[in-house]
Amino acid sequence: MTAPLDLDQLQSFCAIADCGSFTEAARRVNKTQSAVSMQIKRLEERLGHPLLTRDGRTVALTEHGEALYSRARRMLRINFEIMDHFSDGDLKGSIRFGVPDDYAVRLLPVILSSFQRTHPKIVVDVRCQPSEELLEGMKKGKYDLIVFTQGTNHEYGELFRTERMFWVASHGGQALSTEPLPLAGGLHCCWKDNAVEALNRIGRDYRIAYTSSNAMAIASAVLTDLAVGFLPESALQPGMRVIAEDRDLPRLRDAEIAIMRASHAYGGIYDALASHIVASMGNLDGRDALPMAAE
Amino acid sequence: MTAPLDLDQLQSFCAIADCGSFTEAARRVNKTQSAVSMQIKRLEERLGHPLLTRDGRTVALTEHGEALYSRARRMLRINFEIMDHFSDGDLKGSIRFGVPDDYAVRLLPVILSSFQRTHPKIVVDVRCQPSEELLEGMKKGKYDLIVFTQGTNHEYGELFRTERMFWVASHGGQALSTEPLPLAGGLHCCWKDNAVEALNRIGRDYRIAYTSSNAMAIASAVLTDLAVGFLPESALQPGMRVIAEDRDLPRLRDAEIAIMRASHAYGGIYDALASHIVASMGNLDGRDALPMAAE
DNA sequence: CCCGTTCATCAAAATTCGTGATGGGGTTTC
DNA sequence: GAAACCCCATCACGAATTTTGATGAACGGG
Repeated sequence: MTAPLDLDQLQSFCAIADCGSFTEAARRVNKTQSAVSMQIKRLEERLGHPLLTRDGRTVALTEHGEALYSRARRMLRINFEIMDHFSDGDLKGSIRFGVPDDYAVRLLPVILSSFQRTHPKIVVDVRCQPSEELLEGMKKGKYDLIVFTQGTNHEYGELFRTERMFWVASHGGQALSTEPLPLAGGLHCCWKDNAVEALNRIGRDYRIAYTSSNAMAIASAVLTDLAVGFLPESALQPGMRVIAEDRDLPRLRDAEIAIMRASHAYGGIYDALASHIVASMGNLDGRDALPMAAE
Repeated sequence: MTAPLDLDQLQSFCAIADCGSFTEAARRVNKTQSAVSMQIKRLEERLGHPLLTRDGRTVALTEHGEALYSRARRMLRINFEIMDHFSDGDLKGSIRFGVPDDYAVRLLPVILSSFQRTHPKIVVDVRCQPSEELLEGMKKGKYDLIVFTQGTNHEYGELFRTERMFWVASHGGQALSTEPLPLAGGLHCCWKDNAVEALNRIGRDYRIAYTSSNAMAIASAVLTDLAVGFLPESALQPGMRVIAEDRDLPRLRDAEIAIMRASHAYGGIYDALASHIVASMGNLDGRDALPMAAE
């Protein structure tokens, strides 16, 4: 029987795909750059096809690389699930954890309560801020581990979830038909760029009508018909009206949710929390992916 | 970052779970018994819990072992998918492949045609027989690789698919209300045991009305209202009426479809075919499994 | 045009892993 | 009930694999 693939190699491969760099990926998986380089070399030899194009400064996936990537992700996701299940309940320590407040409201209670149940001795110190500020805080060493929305800022972490973005308005409100379109969004919110870019693409006029770093405040701006908002699926709230795509608003890009860790935040309690987050809210396991042959 | 699990260990673990023996599993994964034993030891140390109970002659999964098993299977299934995708189209040779004829009708054309497309130089010599005879043929060296229904015979292979079994009758036929119940089944068909056992359990009287080693013949016996049949999901045909569970027939055990290989049939072209089969008709990837926390 | 960064490569070192032999414990057989 | 048997765990050793740190070539920004 031909031996199965090496998950360690696949992890390195995915890390490279995520951050577009061997060197950076090596940091993430706690190896030297040359180790990662050789792992990929062996992986490519094993599969008989190049997986990454090294083109000067940029590293990109080949077609085969793409096909492998989604499968490798699924495997790693399951690996996280297992790690989460078996991770030691005796671990203790504290983690400074940052998360954007829009997710905090909806997802955190569920995730953290089950985490607290399995890891009663780990203190999770949660702080809620917009993604941009979380990244800044991370640079200043204020966090051990953050969840953030990546993409428009040019920071990339361990991608583990994507979410559809929706335009939302209040039921029966006027905002949607107002010209220029009044928008409500976070001050430094990276989604704003997504929305503004999308509007520019179709040449629709708009103005920023309301700005706040507090997600609840944005939500109420929308609900009171002050403005039109743009939210990820899991931040939608009852009372909001999702605007169908055929209206004249452009489709928004999906939001990419990733984890970033401080350089010391690997192993032990940090892995426990990261695995738990990925296992319980990751959606990149490709369960709805097509069979390989169909691609 | 804590290193991911070793798929090689998981493969050995699954092999043990499948056949209930370290020694036999070792044969399957082409290792010595001691190698497998140590792999499991390392795996258990890694996860911090015993996964298998060694109790005299029998090896069984612990609760943690069960939880791991389904995840490991999913990972291995994905591994097969990848192997299938990347497997070398230049492989050549011929494979004597056996499969029960009921599956042959429905599933083989799809699977073999896509296999032929990706591996034009491999000749697959297909023979259709009931599972029992395939196993006999395998012992006599007549096959390189077979797909069979395991369970009632005490042979176990690499389990890769389970199927719901159904009682079927013809539309508007009388057979179902005849006493004793007339049955149609394969001569040495292992499903017969399943059905007979199920009927005995509820004390329902029956007689074997029709027997043939040809699945088409059985199907026509059912369709012409000669008898009631019992078929796996994928062998159901238009014109058959599936008998709902609330009628007075007992629920049948699921059929377990497995692969068995001759001892020489590992690596190269054999892996290519086995991977392809598992990747394209395996259903044990646990996509409908509950999240681990819920178990 | 130089400097900094990135990735590939190499040989040596370290680690990991499998092997074959051995032993204990349980089961079957006579 | 003893002997033969089968199964799994363990051990020391040797083999294979992997990582490392150093080095070189290619590229791009300032």
